[in-house]
Amino acid sequence: MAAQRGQRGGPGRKSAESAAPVGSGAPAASEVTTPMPAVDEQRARSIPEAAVARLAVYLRVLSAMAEQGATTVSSEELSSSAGVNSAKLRKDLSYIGSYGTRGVGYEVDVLVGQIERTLGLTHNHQVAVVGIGNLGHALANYGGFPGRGFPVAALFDVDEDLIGVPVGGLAVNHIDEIPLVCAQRGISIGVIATPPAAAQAVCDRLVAGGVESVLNFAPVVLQVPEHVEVRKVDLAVELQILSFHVARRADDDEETEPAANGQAKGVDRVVIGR
Amino acid sequence: MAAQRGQRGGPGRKSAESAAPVGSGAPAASEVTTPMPAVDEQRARSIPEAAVARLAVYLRVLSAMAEQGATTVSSEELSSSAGVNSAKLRKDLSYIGSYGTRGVGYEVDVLVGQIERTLGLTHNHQVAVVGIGNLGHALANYGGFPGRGFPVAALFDVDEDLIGVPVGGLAVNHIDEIPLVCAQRGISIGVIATPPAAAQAVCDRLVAGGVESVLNFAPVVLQVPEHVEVRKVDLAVELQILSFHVARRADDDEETEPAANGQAKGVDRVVIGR
DNA sequence: TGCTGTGAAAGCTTTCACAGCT
DNA sequence: AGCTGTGAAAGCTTTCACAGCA
Repeated sequence: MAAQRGQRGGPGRKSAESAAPVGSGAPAASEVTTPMPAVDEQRARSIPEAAVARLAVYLRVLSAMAEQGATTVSSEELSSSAGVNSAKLRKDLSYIGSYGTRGVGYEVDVLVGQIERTLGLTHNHQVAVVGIGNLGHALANYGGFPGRGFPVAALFDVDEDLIGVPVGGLAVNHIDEIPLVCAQRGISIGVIATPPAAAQAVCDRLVAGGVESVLNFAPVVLQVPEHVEVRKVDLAVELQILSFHVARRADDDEETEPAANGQAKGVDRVVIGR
Repeated sequence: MAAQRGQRGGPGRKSAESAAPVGSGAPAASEVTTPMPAVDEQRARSIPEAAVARLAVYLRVLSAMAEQGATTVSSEELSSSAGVNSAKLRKDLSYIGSYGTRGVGYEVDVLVGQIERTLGLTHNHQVAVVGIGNLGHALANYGGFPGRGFPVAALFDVDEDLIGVPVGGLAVNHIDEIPLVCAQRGISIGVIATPPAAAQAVCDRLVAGGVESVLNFAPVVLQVPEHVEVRKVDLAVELQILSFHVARRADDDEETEPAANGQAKGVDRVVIGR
């Protein structure tokens, strides 16, 4: 086997390869903690992963609306601005509670507040960026990250020439200091923007420093302990998915004969162009 | 405003908000006006969206293995390196055909070839990057994009000082030239790395230039014609999802301490002892 | 014997469509 | 009248588990 690493993850390791999908913190094998069917108090816990991602989008749209002076929105307005349909939006919002007024709509700031609370944005999460190349720079200068609440509190790189250099107003530290610095500054989210070969080692150090959430830009499947959450953004994968759609479209086009047949639906016209 | 733009989907427009994270579901994309495509006309083209994203990952892992001299892999090996379970991997591969040998495994290069074919990587897709800031630079220098097959063939920006300047060996053009240049160079994928305010206008120009696939890094919901595919990567959203998990974890941990939780939202916080 | 390929079951998500407030 | 909140249906995905071939 060649694989990326000791692939067998070893004890207590899981591999993370969630594109967007995030595996699910749910312990697949070991039942670890969660044997509790518990009371209906687990409302917040049961928000579908997919809905969480959309809540973040709604929040952005709502913030923009609030900035423009809007005080209320209907599910129809908000959903179309967010690019989803209204039923989905209402369902998503229902997961965090009932904050709308029937016949009227939602109050913008109430919604903003509730979504922020749900996403845990009420207390800041210190972010560390590792790998200060072009991408790292971009991330470090992202202005505290839009949607605020994510101050970049530490930067790391291997390059000696970068150590101590301020980037976006923060000095770069050497990656060997990751565990120490992360612990000291209470970093809760680590962003990996290093070359793939260095990613796993960096990740291990982040974990050693107490980081439990990682956003990985390196094209590698990271192996992490069970309790660490990893999300990844992979450029090549995104492009390949687009490529797939381009190819599919091309196929469809040539497959659909010039038959101007239009819509003859209602009939079992299995066109299958030879 | 409320919305980002003509929000009403208008004529032939749809809004796109797919997560990069494909993940989760991935396609939160299309909605609104689905021109009800002939439901029955598909063939092998019906590979689940989620599987497509994973195929790209398998491809990366397989390439690495091939580079190390491996000639065959079992579903177990490949799946663990890719961070998924073997059943899922086999199911995913089954969508593209039966290229394995029972009792043995898969031949690495056969699989590589088939996945590349499926993803449409056999013929190059010219890529244009718009917005040459830190992120744009990072993208332009991504070395033809890992997983090759995606040559960056055009760069655009508004900044007059950048026009003509070579970045990663390619001169920057003004965004007004997007339609022309894209058409001339046969760009099939456009990457938007501009500030949010400029994204929609840039997207419109890309579409005018014949681009049918867009990868959007700007935190905006783009409105595009029905035939255009959009995928988005949103830093803030990713961080917020991680934040949600951090918060959830924290809640679980205390699970007993009342912790003066602000709004209890109409639910009796039953403190489950356990 | 060992490992792939796959129906079928189980789990999620999305969509429908309508009861219930304002 | 208008719009939210939600069971229930419909659609996807993932997981199971095993027949089938090398």
